[in-house]
Amino acid sequence: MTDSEAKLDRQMRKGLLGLAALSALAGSPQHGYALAQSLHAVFGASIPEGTLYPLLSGFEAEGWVGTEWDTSRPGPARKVYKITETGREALQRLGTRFAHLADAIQEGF
Amino acid sequence: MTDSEAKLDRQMRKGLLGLAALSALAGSPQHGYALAQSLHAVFGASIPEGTLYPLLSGFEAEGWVGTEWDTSRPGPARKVYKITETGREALQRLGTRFAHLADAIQEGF
DNA sequence: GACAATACCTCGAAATACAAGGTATTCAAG
DNA sequence: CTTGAATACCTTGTATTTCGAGGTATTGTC
Repeated sequence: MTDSEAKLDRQMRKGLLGLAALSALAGSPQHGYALAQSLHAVFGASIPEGTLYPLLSGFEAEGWVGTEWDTSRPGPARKVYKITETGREALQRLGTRFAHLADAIQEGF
Repeated sequence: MTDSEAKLDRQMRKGLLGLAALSALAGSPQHGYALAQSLHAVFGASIPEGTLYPLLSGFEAEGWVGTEWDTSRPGPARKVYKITETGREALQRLGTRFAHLADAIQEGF
């Protein structure tokens, strides 16, 4: 894989990160660290914390997710992100647009 | 649509732009201006020239597309981009990875 | 001659990403 | 009890990337 290809690949991941994160949270509430690992598994590349945490804060500021601290387990406290109804609606719209784009791209318009 | 949503939408487009452009050129050779219009139609948003032309230059530098000036018609000369075999191979790889990602996202992993 | 449409390209301010560094908890090994 | 590793969060400053704006040029129309 050439540099250019790696770069396009990176951009692709970057562009899909927000959607993927919201989609994952729609699947089940998770804390940031766990989400980073889910995303890593799906993307096949690690998601930098410096990118992920600000993204999640943005979701919270937007009202797409609510957060709650989970201190029920030993170890550091976990901030659990849970999608809201507003978040689900936004995801629905974005997902539709994404599906449309994905189709167009795969068909080689 | 909120600002945040518009922003995610924009990022999504940005991330897919490279792939979409290469995919479009795989469909048929085109000049930059026409490609911009195709992309506009698919994305539902205009693709800035300041983004597209450097992208195409990058493709050329990478050997993914060859170019030829078309002066056969009245009006300004057109630079026609045509995908190469190398470009097709890269597209194939990127497309596969994209399809995989798209599936994961749509299934809400 | 002035304007609009087509068509290309580049520059640099502004926006964005993320590596690095910081804090804190727990557990295991030495 | 110290060190190290794993978990878990967050912020900052630099480096990268984007793209609005501006530039050049051709043709057609009013």
